[in-house]
Amino acid sequence: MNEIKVTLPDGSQRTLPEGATIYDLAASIGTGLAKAAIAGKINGQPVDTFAKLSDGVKAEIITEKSPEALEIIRHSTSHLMAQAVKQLFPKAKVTIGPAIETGFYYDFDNENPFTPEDLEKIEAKMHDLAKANLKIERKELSSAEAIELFKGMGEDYKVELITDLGAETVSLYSQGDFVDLCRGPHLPSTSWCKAFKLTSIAGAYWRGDEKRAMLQRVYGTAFADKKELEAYLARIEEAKKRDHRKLGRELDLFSFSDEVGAGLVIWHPKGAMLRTILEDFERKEHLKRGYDIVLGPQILKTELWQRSGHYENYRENMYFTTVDEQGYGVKPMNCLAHMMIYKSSLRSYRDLPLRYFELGTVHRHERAGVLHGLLRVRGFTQDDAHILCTPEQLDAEIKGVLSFVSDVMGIFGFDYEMELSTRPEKSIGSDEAWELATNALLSALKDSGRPFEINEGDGAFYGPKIDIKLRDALDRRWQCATIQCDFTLPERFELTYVDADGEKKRPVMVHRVILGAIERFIGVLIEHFAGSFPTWLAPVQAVIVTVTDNQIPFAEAVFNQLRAAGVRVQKDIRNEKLGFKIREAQLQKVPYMLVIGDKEVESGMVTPRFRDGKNLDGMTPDQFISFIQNEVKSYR
RNA sequence: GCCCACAUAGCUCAGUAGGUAGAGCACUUCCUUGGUAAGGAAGAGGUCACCGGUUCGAAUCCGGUUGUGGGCUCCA
Repeated sequence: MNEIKVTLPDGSQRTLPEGATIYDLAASIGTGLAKAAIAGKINGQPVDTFAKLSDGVKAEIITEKSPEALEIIRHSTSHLMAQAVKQLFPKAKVTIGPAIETGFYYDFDNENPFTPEDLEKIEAKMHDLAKANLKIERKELSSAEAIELFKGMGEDYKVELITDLGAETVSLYSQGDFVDLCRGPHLPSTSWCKAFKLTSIAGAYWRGDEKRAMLQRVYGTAFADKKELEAYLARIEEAKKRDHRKLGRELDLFSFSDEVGAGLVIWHPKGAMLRTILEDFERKEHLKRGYDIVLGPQILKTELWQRSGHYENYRENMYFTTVDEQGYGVKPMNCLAHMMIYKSSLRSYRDLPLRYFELGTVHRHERAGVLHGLLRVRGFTQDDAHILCTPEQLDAEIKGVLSFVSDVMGIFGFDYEMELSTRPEKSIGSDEAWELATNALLSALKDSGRPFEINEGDGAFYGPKIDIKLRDALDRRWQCATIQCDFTLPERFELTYVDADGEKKRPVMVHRVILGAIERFIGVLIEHFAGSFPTWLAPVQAVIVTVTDNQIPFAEAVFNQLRAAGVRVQKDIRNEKLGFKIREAQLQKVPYMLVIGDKEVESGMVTPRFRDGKNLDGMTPDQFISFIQNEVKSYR
């Protein structure tokens, strides 16, 4: 019999008989490994354990501990779920069921939507099927044969998928009575699905297209073992405690009211304080970087929105009103006024770059189903700026914005993800302009030294963009900062500058936000800090708590002194026990509690207690003021 | 906008054979003056989201509207 040689990840070689599989390779290394093998890799490609090896390949065994394992486990669990659904609901049609970051899902076309009780039944059936330890097998068929097969089963969606694939052959995976179109790889058998849970039901359009059928999507999650599953579920429970909607109410930061309207935030004193702190911070940081603060009106004439193209492209998201027979549009973006400021006088190349910054409040009629706490609202304030510069300056301007983002996110302690979106099919602007802008964005990204992804064809029709995303408590990504090049507005508004050669030229425009929307940023911020804001951001930095009524006069004096010095201080001089007041301040996540008893009155000092329970040494009110000011100065 | 679920006191929630509402916390008053996460007592508080229907009678059943939650699509 002929032999083959395969190379292992550590570089060593093994000789195996011809026709040997990944499983055979594992067995040749050790029985333990053979037992643990759930899949393998050949030349870096994930494959099943029964995949045949050929001479000269690089091979690798995937066990539950491998980084690739989770995806395979989840994908196989989604097949297990589909099998269970088909057994319980034979009329349900299967569509697609991939592994995702938090688990897996599978979309079904069922005549009735699934109920929560159905979910329990499906999960129970999955356990049965897992216990039955059905072997998972792979088969290759020609596309024509596969189409026949799925047609015979009435699985129209699979037929469509195979047709669209347009491949010679496709692979099918089967387990017991269930067959599915799939690239694989999969677990060796269903008993490897050991730890899973179905989490929710949702509607989802077939192929993500809202014009097509609404399918029933069942979400679930799966892990290599029960412990990991339980740890994950516990983590989700913990994350729910950090939900900004819950903390927003508990910390009395903001509320919504159906009498006011969906997606419209009502900022309570503490929330408004937090906002004000952020806005002050922003003004300062923008001024430091050569931005000019500007302000535009809330409503602008409809004709202007027609000229900008918003009326044509964005009308359904806008609010309009008519006064004295004149139509006005409530601004959904801040760019128009900035254009008008630029146009208000003749510009020289010597004036550029111009950087107009506005904390601009905008209103967008977002579709009802997308609203989500502070993270998706209908009225919000952007830290918006429009940079107008010469083409030669574009590169440096974008780099400047990216380093601005990096500085600011560093101060808040955020990790973020960056994406470059390039020219879509439907777009305006010359090839040269797109190239110039895309290269400027790309070079700035490379220069930043951070990883980034490229979304081909995902840019706006008017220019390429960089999106920066933060994650909420449940790891959902939210776009915050964005940097977009725009070729339309300078054209439509005929912006020009006089260049050194005396010629009028078109400036380049960059639209950018750093925090994005203040509302959204605060939402993420609340979850990031779980409501325990650092002193510089905390709406209330210190609470004075008296031990008995005897200390009230001193407490009042300290309170006045701190407040006059700009410390955000509150006093709790209620007739309650110290423990009660401490508890309340603690639940409000106030950084410092200043305990005042007879001891403090006598010494003229306060005893600060940090919210983690640690007491600092007693200090005079003056010392405490400089202590706090120091923290604020260094963004702690 | 689409699919599903939900809406009871300021908050968290009971109220599952239709018979005009309950608890804990918070709130008010009184007692208590107590040194680091809940002292005690009494009281007040709801047209059960809104509109309509079925019924002798609706928080409860049905329809619509508004709002909320989880997704999809869209997006800061």
